[in-house]
Amino acid sequence: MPKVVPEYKEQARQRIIEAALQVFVERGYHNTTMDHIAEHLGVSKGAIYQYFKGKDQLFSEVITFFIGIRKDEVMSIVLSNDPMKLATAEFIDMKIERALQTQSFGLDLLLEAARNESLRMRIAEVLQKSYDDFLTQIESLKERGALRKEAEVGTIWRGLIALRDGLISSILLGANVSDVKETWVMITKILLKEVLI
Amino acid sequence: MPKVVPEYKEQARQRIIEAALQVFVERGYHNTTMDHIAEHLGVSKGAIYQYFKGKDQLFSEVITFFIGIRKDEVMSIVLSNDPMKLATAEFIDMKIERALQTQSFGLDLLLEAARNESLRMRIAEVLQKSYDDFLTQIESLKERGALRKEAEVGTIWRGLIALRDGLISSILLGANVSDVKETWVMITKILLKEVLI
Amino acid sequence: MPKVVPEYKEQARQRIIEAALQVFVERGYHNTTMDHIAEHLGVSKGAIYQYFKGKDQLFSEVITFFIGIRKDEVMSIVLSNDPMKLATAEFIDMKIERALQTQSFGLDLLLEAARNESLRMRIAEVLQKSYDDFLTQIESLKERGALRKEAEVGTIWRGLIALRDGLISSILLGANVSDVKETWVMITKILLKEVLI
Amino acid sequence: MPKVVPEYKEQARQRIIEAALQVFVERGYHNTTMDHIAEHLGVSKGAIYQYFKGKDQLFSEVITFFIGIRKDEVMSIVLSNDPMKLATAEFIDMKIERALQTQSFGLDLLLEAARNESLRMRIAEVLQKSYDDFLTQIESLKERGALRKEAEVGTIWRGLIALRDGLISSILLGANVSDVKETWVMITKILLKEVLI
DNA sequence: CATGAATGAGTTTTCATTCAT
DNA sequence: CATGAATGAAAACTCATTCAT
Repeated sequence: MPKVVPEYKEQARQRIIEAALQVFVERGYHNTTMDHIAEHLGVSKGAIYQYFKGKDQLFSEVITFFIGIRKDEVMSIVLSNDPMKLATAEFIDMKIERALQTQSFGLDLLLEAARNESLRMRIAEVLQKSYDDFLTQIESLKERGALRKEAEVGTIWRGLIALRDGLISSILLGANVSDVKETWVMITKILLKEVLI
Repeated sequence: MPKVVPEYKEQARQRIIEAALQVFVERGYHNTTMDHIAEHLGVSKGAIYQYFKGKDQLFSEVITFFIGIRKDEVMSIVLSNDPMKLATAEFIDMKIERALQTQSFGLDLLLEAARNESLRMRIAEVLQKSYDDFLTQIESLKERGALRKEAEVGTIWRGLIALRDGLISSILLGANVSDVKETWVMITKILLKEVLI
Repeated sequence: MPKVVPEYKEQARQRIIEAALQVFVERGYHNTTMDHIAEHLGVSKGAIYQYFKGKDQLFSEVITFFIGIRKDEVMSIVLSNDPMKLATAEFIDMKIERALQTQSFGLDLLLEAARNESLRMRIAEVLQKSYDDFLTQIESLKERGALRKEAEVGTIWRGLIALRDGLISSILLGANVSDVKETWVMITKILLKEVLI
Repeated sequence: MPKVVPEYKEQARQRIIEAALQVFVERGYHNTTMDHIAEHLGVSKGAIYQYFKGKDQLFSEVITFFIGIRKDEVMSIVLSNDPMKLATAEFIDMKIERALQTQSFGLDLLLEAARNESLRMRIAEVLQKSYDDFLTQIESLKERGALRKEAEVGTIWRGLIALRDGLISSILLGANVSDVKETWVMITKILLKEVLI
C-alpha cells in the first residue's frame, strides 16, 4: 500500500508493533522469528526491516508500547475515589484478563528487564506513576480523615503491587482463577481495613 | 574397559545438571549454548549427549532439580513452630538471597511452565506439598486455640506465596531490597495478626 | 503531462551518472547501494530504473564516463610542446589530485576490468589515444633533431604510464605525497635525458 | 577428521586461509560467498566458523598470509649481490607470474587498504622491509665504490617499486606481457646506469 | 514519469546434534 | 566412554528490483 502520506510510515510501524506483540505473546520472544511476524502481518520479512533495524529494536519498541498500555491502565484503575474498590473481584478480574491476553509476554519483559538497566528504568517510571496516583488518592483520604495517620503508605502500596503480580504469576502456573480472586479480595480487605478508619 | 558402575552414571548426570543450572542461571536458557555448559563443566559437548538426549531434556531435568531444591526449602521454613517467624526480615532475606543467586532462572521456568502442562503439574505438586506443611502447622495452632476458627487458611497461604513471589520479581525490576523486606514484614504481620488470636 | 524532450532524458541520465560516480568514489562499488545513489541525487530509487536497467548497467556507464574524463585529461597534458614539462611536480600533482578525488574508484575499475574483456578494450582505446598523442609529439621532436634516433619511444611511454600508476597506487597505500612527487620528477628527468639530446 | 593433535587446529586454519585465498583470487572478495569457500574446501560452511569469527576476519587473515608471502619474495629477490640482475626479464617475470596467479586479489587488498589504516600499516611494514634490504645492498655497493655518492637511493627505490606495480597493473588491463618485460628491462637499465659507476 | 513500499532471493551467522577417531 | 570437528537446518539481515499509486 504505497502512500506518500507522511503519517503512513508511523501507522505502518504501529501496525508492525501490534502484530509483533501478538506473536511474541503467543510464542514468546525467543520462539518468534521475523518470518512469523511477517506472516502474521501478511507481508514479507524485508518490509519489517524498513521500519526497524532488527529484531532487538522491534522487541524494544514492542515493550515500550506494552508498558505504555500498562501505564494507562494503572491510571484508570487507581483513579477511583473509593479505595475499597481495590478490594473487589472486578479489579483483579481486569488484571487477570489482561494477563491471560498477554500470557507470558510479561515474563519475557521481566527476563529482559533483569539484564537491561534502561528497561528497568522505564518500568520504574511506570511504577512511579502508579505510586503517584495512589498517593494522590491517599492524600485526599487523609484530608477527609479516613486514614490512620501512622499508616505506611508506600509499604502498603508495594505490598498491593507485589500481591497483584504474584497472584497473576500463579495463574500462569495453573492456579485456580476463582481462588486467586478470592485471595485478592480477602487480603486487600484486611490490608485496607488496617489503614482506613 | 571400566565397568559401568550404575552410580557413576547417576553421579555424572547430577554434575551436569548442577553445572547446567549454574549456566542457565547466569545467562538465561536461550542465551546458553551446549558449549557454554560443556566449558563450565570442563568436559566436551559430546559427553553431555551421553547422558541427555538434548538441550530440552537437560533443561527439563534441571528444572526438576531446581524444583526439588525449592521443595526442600519450603518445608524447612514452614516447619518452624512459631508462625510469627514468617513476619521477619530473616525469612524474606533467605528468599531474596536465593532469588539473587538464581537471578532470572525462575522466570525461564515460569516461561516454560506457561506453555508446558506437565511442568505446571510438577510445580503444582511442590505448591501442594508446601500447602500441606502449612496446613499441618495451622492444625496444631488450631488445637492450641491460637487461631480464629473462621480464618480462611488456604486464602491466607495463597496470599503469602503471591506476596513473596511478587516482591521477589520486583527486585529483578530493580526495587530497593530494604523496602522489599520492610514490606514483607509489615504485610505479613498484619495478615497473621488477623488470623492468630 | 510534460513533453518528453529527448535531451531531457539524456540530461537526466548524465546527472545520475555523475552522482553515482561521486558515491562510488566515496564508498566503493560494492558498498554503494541504489539507495545511497538515490539519496545523493535527491530522487527516488525507482527513478534511476527509468534510465538504467540496473546497478550493473549504471556502473558500466559510470565507467565509460570516467574513462572519458581521463581521455580528455591525457590529451590536454601530453599536448604540451615541451616534453620536459612531464618531469615536473606540477604534472604529477595534477594526477595525484585526481587520484585523491576519485580515491579508490580507479581500483574498482581495474577490478572490473580484470574480469571484463570489453571494458579492457575500452581502456586500451584510451591508452592507445594517449600513446598516439605522445607519438605525435615525439615525431615533431625527431624532426627537430631533438631526439636520439635509437630511442624506443613505445617502451619509454609505457614506462612513464606505469610509473605514474604505480606512484598513485602507493599514495592509496599511505605513501608520503612529497616523496612521490620527488620520485616522479627525478625518474622522469633521468628517462627524458636519456632520449632527448 | 577429528583429531586431538594440538597443531591440528592451526593446520586447519591454514588450509582454510589458503583455500579462501584461491577463491578470493578467482572471484574477488565481494563475489565470494562463504559457501564458495566451503565448497572449494569440501566442507560445510559451519566448519569455517569454528576457525574464524566471520568473513571479515577470514579476509583479514588471508591478507596477512598474502602479505607474508610477498615479504618473503621481496627478500629473496633483492638479496642478490649483483644489482644489475634487477634489470632482467627474469626478475619481472617472477613478479608477473605471481600477479597472474593472484589475479585481482592484489586489487582487493589495495581497495581494502584504501579504507583501512591498520592494513596500510602492515603493508608499510613489508615495504619498509623491502627498502631495508635494498639499502643493505646499496651500502655494500657504496663501499665497493660502485655507486655515485650523490645518488638518491630512496627515490630510486620508490621509482622501481612504483614501476613494478604500475607494469603489473597494466597486465591486468590487458597489456602485452613481452612489452611489459621489455619496458622493465630498459627502464631499470637506464636508472641503474645512472646510479652505478 | 516519479515515488517508495514491498518483495524475495541471496548471504552471513548460529548452534544443537552427530559421529569418526 | 570421551572427544571435538563437522554438519546442516534455521535464523537474522541486506538490497537490487518491481509495481501499484
